[in-house]
Amino acid sequence: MERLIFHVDVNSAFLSWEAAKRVKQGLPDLREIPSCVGGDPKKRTGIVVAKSIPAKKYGVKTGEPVAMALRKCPELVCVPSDFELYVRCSRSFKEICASYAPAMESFSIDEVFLDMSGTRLIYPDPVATACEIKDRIRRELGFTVNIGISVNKLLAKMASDFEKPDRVHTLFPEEIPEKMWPLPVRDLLSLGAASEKKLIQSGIRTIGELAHKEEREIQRLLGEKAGHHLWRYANGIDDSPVKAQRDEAKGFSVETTVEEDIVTEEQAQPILLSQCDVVAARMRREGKKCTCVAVTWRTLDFKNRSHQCSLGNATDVTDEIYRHVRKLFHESWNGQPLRLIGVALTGLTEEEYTQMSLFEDTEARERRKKMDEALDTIRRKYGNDKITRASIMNMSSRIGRKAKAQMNDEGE
DNA sequence: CTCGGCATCCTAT
DNA sequence: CTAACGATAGGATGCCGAG
Repeated sequence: MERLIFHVDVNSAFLSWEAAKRVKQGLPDLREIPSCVGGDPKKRTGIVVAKSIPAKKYGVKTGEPVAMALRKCPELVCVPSDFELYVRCSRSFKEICASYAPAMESFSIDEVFLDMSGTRLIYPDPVATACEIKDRIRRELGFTVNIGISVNKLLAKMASDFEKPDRVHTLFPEEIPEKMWPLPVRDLLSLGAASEKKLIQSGIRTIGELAHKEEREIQRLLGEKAGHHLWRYANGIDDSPVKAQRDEAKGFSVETTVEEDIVTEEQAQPILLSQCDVVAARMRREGKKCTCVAVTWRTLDFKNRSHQCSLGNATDVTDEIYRHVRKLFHESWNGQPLRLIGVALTGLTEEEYTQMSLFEDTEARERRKKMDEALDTIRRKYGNDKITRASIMNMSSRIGRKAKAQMNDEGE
């Protein structure tokens, strides 16, 4: 059975959403001038998160420091990000998409796949239907999307990446030689900088050249799994289904770039405690416990390191997690100054009951659990930023940025 | 030999 | 001059030691 898949992608999502908000307030349209959404250029977290098309013409790139973007384009208008606005815009746009499709997969905050298979009788003309969806979003919500149409997710996603903004493109299998094979290999989904380098060194520069090599040779170059799957992509092959329900989370993590380098363990500890608090609360909200705790950090030369341990018993208790994190950090940090530090919880379980060590003070453990639950309740009521452990409060001036309430409710 | 644990790398939005 | 300046997640890979 041949499928029919749409990929809907908001054009420069964060920037479009900021622009639409401002236009409603009678302010100038950020999409028509060189502009970007990004962090504070004075801080080292100041990078470009989204840019307008005029900004792109100046060579401004997503992910580069705002300070550098300003050198390329001195009149660049930079606005801070507003995550709550983005969550609202995301909901509205997904609601419209869902109303057209038997099945929708939320792929990220600004992208969905629609499985339109079997809708021939209601929607005889896929391109006309896609145009209707995109025009409705523009009319009702004030921002534009691209829609790609094909027989699988890969081709639909490649198609939505063609000319922007406000466009509908098809990439059916018979169009692959003409529309996809001439593109550079880097344009293929999940083919990043490292794989691009290896391919170019072997003289493979376009997706078509990749598609025409032996699969075995690509696997030798890029590894068994990646090679297999990129060779198939280059040939337009993708059987993955449109998944209407979200997969269960496999882990939770937080990391923070600090304003001042961390040079002592005493500086690191309150940050780590705060991060344990935030990430454990998120995990508890999903009714999970973890069996593996990790600490990660980045030195000034941008080298990342991590250290993890697995636990005999799954836990969701902040202080228990923090004790492991503190130990891990103590064991493994060699004293080099750090610009980033973080905590990750993996090996998630759902088990109600975890066996306790006979020697553990179960009463103390129960008390901590009660405390965590109380804090969680307050957080639910007032948001994560409103509550801070006393031990953190004393140190809060040293923390670069407050850990933010995260984008968990995205994509439900 | 396989398996789990671990550290690191790669890719995505 | 270089590279690279974010937060979060998931998967792959290579190594090591246990059985």
